[in-house]
Amino acid sequence: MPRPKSHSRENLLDSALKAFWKIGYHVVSMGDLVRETGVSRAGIYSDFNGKEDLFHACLDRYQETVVTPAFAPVEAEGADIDSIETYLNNLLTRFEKSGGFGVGCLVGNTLTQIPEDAVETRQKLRAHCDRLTAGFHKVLTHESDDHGLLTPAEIGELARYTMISVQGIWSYSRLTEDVAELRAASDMLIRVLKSQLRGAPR
Amino acid sequence: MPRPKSHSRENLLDSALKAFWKIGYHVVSMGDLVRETGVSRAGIYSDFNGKEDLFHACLDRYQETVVTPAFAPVEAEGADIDSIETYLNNLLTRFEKSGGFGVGCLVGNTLTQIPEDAVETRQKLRAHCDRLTAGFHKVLTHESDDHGLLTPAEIGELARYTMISVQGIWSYSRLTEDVAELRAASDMLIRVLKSQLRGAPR
DNA sequence: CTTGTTTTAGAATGATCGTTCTTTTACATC
DNA sequence: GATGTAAAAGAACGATCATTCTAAAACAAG
Repeated sequence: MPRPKSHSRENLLDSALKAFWKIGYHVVSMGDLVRETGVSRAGIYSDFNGKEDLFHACLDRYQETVVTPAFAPVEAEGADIDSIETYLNNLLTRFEKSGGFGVGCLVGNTLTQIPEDAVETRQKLRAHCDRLTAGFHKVLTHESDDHGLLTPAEIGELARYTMISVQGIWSYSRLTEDVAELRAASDMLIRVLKSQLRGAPR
Repeated sequence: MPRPKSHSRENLLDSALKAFWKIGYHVVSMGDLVRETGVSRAGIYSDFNGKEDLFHACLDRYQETVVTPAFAPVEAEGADIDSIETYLNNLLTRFEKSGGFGVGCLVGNTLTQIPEDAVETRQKLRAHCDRLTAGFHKVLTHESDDHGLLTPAEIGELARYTMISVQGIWSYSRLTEDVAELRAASDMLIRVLKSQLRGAPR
């Protein structure tokens, strides 16, 4: 009977995810990962086929343990613009708890460094962006039904625009220590969405 | 009398800039730079105090040779929202000429990987963001004078929001090959600015 | 405690990193 | 062409990378 591993795959992934997220895929070393995860080199290599494979697993883990809970309000049944605001507030709270500079979004951090030929990685990043866009799209469609100011094509464009703006906010969170700057941007995005959907209230 | 170098500092910087921009600071190696710039190792090290110093010089060069011309419409006297549109079209054109995936913005690419203690680098990235924000701010102030819908504080927030959205667009350009997606986002941003400034037209 | 198995810590490996050094080459001046 | 000087080419260096291997430790079962 095989002896169970002393480390759990989940804990390994969570620690590695944290390191990749904060430091970046290329800069973090296997030595860093051994130290941060507390798992031996052999332990890591017995669970994963090398660094890239571990990273891909971390991208999946990121979806499950970070995006899913944070984005849940938007993906929930009957979500509306306030749900998007809740989602953004979740991220602002995460930023505040981190103290100092933020770590941004693992996906956004990665895509600015992705080589042309990293097909599988790019695919995962795109899936994340499409997931966010789809979440926003559903909300915007639902909201638009009540007002009818936008065409379906415009809703699609606004949804992707929202995703892009959110990515921008989290990029910028690596550069500022001031949550007020991020909150202002977040509030502005919400205001923009409301005004696009419902016609300029102010 | 010292013999002049066969390579010019400008050409060296331009080639290194291209490599850093496309591949990223950490991933590009000195060997890559020697190959891409056509300048010998000794030549590079005689002009710069190592890789980081060269990179900082490239960040400055990026401002001079990329940002200044592209952003000129916005920083010009009497610039208006159409100038921002012209700026965004400049970037879309750059994307189209590149073929395939874009390279994004050197600053945006860098800030997602910057270590906590890279003070000088962070300072340059912030300066870039502040420059963009200031350019947008001037335009929005000018435009707002004609309509007066926004408070000065709101104009400041809208300016930074604009900068953040633009960064988001260029981040995303590394993930898509479809210029239409980027154009839609760019158009959406312009529409948003107009509607925030002038009250919702549609 | 002994035996068998599995994980562990960490040494070894070959590649590559940024940087330096040495040799060769190329040019200016006589 | 000969001589002196500076740049170019690339070998060399120590550090570190991802990965593999080895040997010791830790546990389960008898």
